[in-house]
Amino acid sequence: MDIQLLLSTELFKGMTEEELSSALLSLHAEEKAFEKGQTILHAGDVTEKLGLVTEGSVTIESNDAWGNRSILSHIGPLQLFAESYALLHDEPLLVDVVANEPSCILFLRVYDNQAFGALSQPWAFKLMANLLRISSMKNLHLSGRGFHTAPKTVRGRVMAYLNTVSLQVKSSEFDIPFDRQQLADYLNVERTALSKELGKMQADGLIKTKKSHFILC
Amino acid sequence: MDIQLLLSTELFKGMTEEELSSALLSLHAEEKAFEKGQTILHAGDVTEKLGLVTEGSVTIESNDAWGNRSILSHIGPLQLFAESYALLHDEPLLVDVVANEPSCILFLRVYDNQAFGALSQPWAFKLMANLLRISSMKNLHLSGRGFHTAPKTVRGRVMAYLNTVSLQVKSSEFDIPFDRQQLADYLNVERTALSKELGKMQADGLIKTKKSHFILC
DNA sequence: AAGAGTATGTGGTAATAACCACAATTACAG
DNA sequence: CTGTAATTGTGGTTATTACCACATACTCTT
Repeated sequence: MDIQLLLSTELFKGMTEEELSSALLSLHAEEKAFEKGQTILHAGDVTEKLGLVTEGSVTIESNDAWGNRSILSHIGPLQLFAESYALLHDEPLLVDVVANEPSCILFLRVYDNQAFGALSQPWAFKLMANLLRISSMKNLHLSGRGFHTAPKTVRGRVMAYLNTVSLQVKSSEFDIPFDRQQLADYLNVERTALSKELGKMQADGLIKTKKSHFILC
Repeated sequence: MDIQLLLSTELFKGMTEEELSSALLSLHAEEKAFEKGQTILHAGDVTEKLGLVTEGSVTIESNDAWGNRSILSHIGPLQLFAESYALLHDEPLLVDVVANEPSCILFLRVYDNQAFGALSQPWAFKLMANLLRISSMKNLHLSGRGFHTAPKTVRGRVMAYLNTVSLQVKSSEFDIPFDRQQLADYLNVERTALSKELGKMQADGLIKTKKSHFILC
């Protein structure tokens, strides 16, 4: 367990080494190794621990009652998973968490976050503030995506997305952080359908685009 | 400003009256009234304050660069809005918040949540724990919905949703909290298309349903 | 500069859902 | 019980997208 590495994570950001050590103790930190394909958390489980990927990566999957599997997200090094479940401590997981490659996971028991307050440890505040920030960021991303995928047409989704980016950068000209395939995946549409629609939108004079560069008209 | 009412909210839950008073002071609480249709927060704004609806209700809307308006959600009495934006304090709003009727909003400055720690007030911990719980719950709802609306076909969406409910209640027989129209809205599909697909799914022997009661086969 | 590999765009077809009009069923007030 | 309103289901048409095959453009290496 590399202390310096942990101090660089969003979760432990701003702590001193001493605070981190104290936190790890109180959080019952334990690191476990998993082989590729091994299930780390099962749907239906209730977990009091969140996971921090220290090595490797994991996928969040759903396996439904009819045998269909689908991958929901990919969690890389130094990122968290299951933190919402752990913090609410009575919600059963709706997804499986599976090691994508040989991986190490640091489990942290955040179950009784009220109790941290009683401790009045300085790290407790920092931890909660960090968790709150992480959670808020995820919230913003999730609601943004929900909004961008709400329109039923490809054009509607593209416009919703471009409008958001334009607001964020406060300009009608900008680059997006996606290539065509990634944008299509994000908007939940086919790549070729997206290409066609972008073409039409240019023909209609709504936008100009080349690669990842866009201008709204 | 009704203290008892505030103590019953998710945000101030578990506090004593004294703690609440102290918190309101430190949070620079101020209540403002808005007329119907008045914009409370504008897209592009950066806000250091979250809003708590004490009277009336507000809508979260998006108005894009091409003049299209769409309503994203409806916030009722004792519920929060803009808390993620306020906590992150550098993300410009991507939506407008508009009074849906004559309403009163309690604004709370949660900008410097780190500073609360320095105060070491007991209310500060409770507040952060409450915010963290609220944020985590929103997260779970948002990611659930994202997952349920990800499949491209109506059937896929219905199955994803029913599978989740089944996992939650740990049974293949259950009632859902939606009527047909609401379920259609939640899954982002047409009501009549949903009705048709549910009929087909019954014919295919996948489910049995009557009204809001479902059995998975 | 050539060639391989990746990314992006285009054309055509089949599948699917949106949309509209309306029928059937259920819930409920009088 | 009856009429009315609300909810749910069905049929048919049109618009849109997914999907496949392939063409073109771009990138990077040698």
